[in-house]
Amino acid sequence: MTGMRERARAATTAEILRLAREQMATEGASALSLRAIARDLGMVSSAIYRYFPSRDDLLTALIIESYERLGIAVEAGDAAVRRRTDFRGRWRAAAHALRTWAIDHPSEWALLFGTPVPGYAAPADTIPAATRYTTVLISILTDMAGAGHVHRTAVPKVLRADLERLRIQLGTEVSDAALTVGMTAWAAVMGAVNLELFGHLHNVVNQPGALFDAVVEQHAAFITA
Amino acid sequence: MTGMRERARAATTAEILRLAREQMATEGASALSLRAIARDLGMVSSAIYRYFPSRDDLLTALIIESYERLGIAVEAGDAAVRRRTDFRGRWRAAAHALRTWAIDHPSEWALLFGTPVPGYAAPADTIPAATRYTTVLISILTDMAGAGHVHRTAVPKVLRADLERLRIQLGTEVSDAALTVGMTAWAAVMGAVNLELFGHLHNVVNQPGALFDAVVEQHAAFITA
DNA sequence: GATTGTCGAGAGCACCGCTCTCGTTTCTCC
DNA sequence: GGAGAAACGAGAGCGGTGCTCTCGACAATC
Repeated sequence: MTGMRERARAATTAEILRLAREQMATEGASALSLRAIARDLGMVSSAIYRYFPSRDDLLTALIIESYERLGIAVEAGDAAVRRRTDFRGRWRAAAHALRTWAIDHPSEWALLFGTPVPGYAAPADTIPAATRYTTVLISILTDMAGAGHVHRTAVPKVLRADLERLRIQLGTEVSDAALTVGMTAWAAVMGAVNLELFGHLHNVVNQPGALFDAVVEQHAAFITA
Repeated sequence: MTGMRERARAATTAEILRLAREQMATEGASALSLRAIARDLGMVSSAIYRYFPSRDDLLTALIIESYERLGIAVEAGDAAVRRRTDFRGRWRAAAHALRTWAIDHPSEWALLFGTPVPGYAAPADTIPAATRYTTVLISILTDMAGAGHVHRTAVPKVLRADLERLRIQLGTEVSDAALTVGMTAWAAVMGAVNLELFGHLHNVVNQPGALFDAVVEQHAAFITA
């Protein structure tokens, strides 16, 4: 039986996370203040430490949550494509879901993909959540392989060990060439979103969506080649 | 005649910047502390404000310096290629110079391309410095156009106004297709470096250089196609 | 029902960016 | 060369931060 203490604890923990996310959205991730959260919560600052042993632990919890949400968004984008053999369409949908999520949650994007907090090493618990959104891309490549598609990109020799390890980790049957193509496409899309979100297209490209489309289409051609 | 006051001021300003850069390298950009710099300088913290009116102004100065250094590094990479019509080689050299600089100056890279400091809007003075490293890529594309190369990539319609404005800003004769190809290549390279520098390849790709090579080669093909 | 563990409050530590005042020193102009 | 102006560093202080420790109140457990 869950005692009232247990329930109260879960509720307070959730409330802290909610307020943290709210504060992050308005003030930015690095301005996240435990004291401000405590104030909003009507508690004294030291009480927060009953729930999160440090600011970094709170950040970690937020990071995991954000990775999960991003993963869900990208999965939904892919899943919305009805013809599952329309690999180009699935890639497009997943990539656009990524960008849309980033634009809708810029502070969370910054938390995940911006400057790592110095002295903060992402703990192991974030890894499963962090891989979630990338798994969508892998699954597209896997399905392509299943449909008989053969990727022919050149694979750097020194990358083979990495790719072999990845394949085992993922438990999937994707060729080295497919993984290489997938990772370069990943890098390109991440780069385009980062440039846009972090303001580097400001006064350079006023239609960042169009540039993003160009990047996505270019790599769509690569992936389905 | 430069008075001793003027010289002392220049020396102190330079020393502050030097210490700031040093501190940034060890503690990370966001941990940069005016008080710590003052301590290292043997001054009281308020004295720093005689030289930089605020922490943000110090950051701005550091950003400009870093952009300049990055620009110089990328320019040097391109310039080292003797055959100026070897466009593929020049692209490779510039891209690798970019990555090498990033790896050698991770905190400065984070300062330039990581999460923008919340509430900090990059002032206009950073713009010329910020464009410097990108100009190298533009010049390669310009030289290709000069050599009679015609790019044939599809250009998103809505991007045309942006590209036209860019062309005027740059004062160069590069086709829309060339600019599109260039910007997508730029995004991809920036993405690859960011993933590596910000730890997202950790435990995924142990040979990030090889992945970077794959990205560069892929876009080399695009640029010279 | 006594004991144990959890919780919030409160005071306090060391740090931060930044402001203001106050002597001292240098520059500038007559 | 001397008087006034400007720049400078020191120092105190304000409000903020993360975090620690102690203490009294309450719930859970045996």
